[in-house]
Amino acid sequence: MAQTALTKQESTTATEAALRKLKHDIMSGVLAPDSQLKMRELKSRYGIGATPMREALAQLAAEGFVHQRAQRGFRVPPVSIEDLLDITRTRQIAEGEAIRLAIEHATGAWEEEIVASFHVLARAITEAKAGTKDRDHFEERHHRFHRALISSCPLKSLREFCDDLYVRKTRYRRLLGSYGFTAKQVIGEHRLLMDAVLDRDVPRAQAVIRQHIGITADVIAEVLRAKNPVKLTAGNNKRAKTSAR
Amino acid sequence: MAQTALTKQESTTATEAALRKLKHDIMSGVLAPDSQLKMRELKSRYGIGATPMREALAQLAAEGFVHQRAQRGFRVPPVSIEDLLDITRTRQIAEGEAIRLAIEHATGAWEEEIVASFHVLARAITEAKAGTKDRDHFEERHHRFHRALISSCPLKSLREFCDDLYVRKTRYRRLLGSYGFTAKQVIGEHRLLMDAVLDRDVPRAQAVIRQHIGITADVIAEVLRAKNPVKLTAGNNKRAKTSAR
DNA sequence: TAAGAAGAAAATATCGATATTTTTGGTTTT
DNA sequence: AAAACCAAAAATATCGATATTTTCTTCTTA
Repeated sequence: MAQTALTKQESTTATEAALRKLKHDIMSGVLAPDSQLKMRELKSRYGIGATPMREALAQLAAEGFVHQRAQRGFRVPPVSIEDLLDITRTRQIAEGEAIRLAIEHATGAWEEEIVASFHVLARAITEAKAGTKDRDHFEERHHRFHRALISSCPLKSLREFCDDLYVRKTRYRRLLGSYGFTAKQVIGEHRLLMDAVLDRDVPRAQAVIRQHIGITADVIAEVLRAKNPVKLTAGNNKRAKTSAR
Repeated sequence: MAQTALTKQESTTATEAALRKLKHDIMSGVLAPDSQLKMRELKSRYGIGATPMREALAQLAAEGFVHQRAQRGFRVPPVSIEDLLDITRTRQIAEGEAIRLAIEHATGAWEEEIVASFHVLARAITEAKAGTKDRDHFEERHHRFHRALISSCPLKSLREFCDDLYVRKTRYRRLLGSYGFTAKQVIGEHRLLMDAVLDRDVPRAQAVIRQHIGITADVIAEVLRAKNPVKLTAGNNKRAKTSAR
């Protein structure tokens, strides 16, 4: 009697489901950076056994979304300004090249997807500011737009690398909350990107994407510094325990 | 009585051991491209249970070294010219940037490691040609040299990406056997790389690394086409044992 | 009373057994 | 015969139980 009662949607394996949820919980910050991921809790949280849970963790560990230490289990990776900068600078390079290739291999479908996803994104930004929709809603559309920009880049490995960096940065972006930007500013920022790309102006598109990536990171870094002025990479094994016990 | 008799080196988890061996067997071609990885066989081959075996497979799947299909298990990824070209071109871009950054952040330790690893590599090439040492011996040193070239690049994510692409290409390189190159040619090729980098000549170093990566790929692609003119993605589970080599 | 040792508690890693799915191969029907 | 079924066999995915380690607590000793 493997899974009896709450058999979920067919066709999807328990591991996959756990993987998706866990990734989301890490990205969205529900599971705090640097916190230990205890099998007991995870098992009950996602309602599955140890084997698929471990499998999901192993996959995330391979992707770098959780850290693993032999015999000592898994934890949410800490956040640090250095890590953010590393992601940012690497992404500026990778995405710059990907955009160049995307423009060089432009197609009609590519343009359409950019325009369509921008439109949807713009509305999502407004709704997010208005509080009509939750953060996940915005994040999904933001991701789609950024994927669209480089979708005609013929190098799959490069596209996937960009996507990976994008996702890794998401955790930082969400840590930030909505900060002080207005909907208009955020929409404008993305319109600039769209326009440069659709004009097929490679140098301009590269400059804009690099700045877009950099600016966001700057703001995040600033907030991180303010929040935790001393150290963020911190290896403080000392209990950062929330409550007593 | 988890693992009784053949308890291997302490401190290493069963999953890790399996992961390492499995990766090696895939890279070296012991497990043929596109062949199914049956749990039964894997378990007995590596002498462990299903849980750690699955965990290792999950990790490799996340890294792209095995393919996974829900409910249908795992298989060795097929090889194809398109895949090789994708890896190659992406790597030309990534490694080009990494080398530039490495040169811009040159240090004494970096130079030393390049010189040292080149020396060791040169000997390994000679020994490989002479048949004194096996392929693994050469591969290890070749990998070390290529890692050394970009070791002073300050972007960890970029370095790791380059390394990932390097490893993915290894399978193709090994498929090739030693082909028609002489030891002298191979050593010369790498000396060119070392010299350009140590001269801190960014454009030249980039040109040389791109050509190095490209040439190897061209030769491999040629051999692949000759070997299997029709399709390479092919699902022939039959042993494609390399006769000589 | 701080340092260290020993034992208890908790957590991880792994196994063996089983429920579910997919694949295979022989039968029947048009 | 080709297509469509349907069992039997094989393979995958998952669970519950257990051995191993690590971590925490308490007690002893200098």
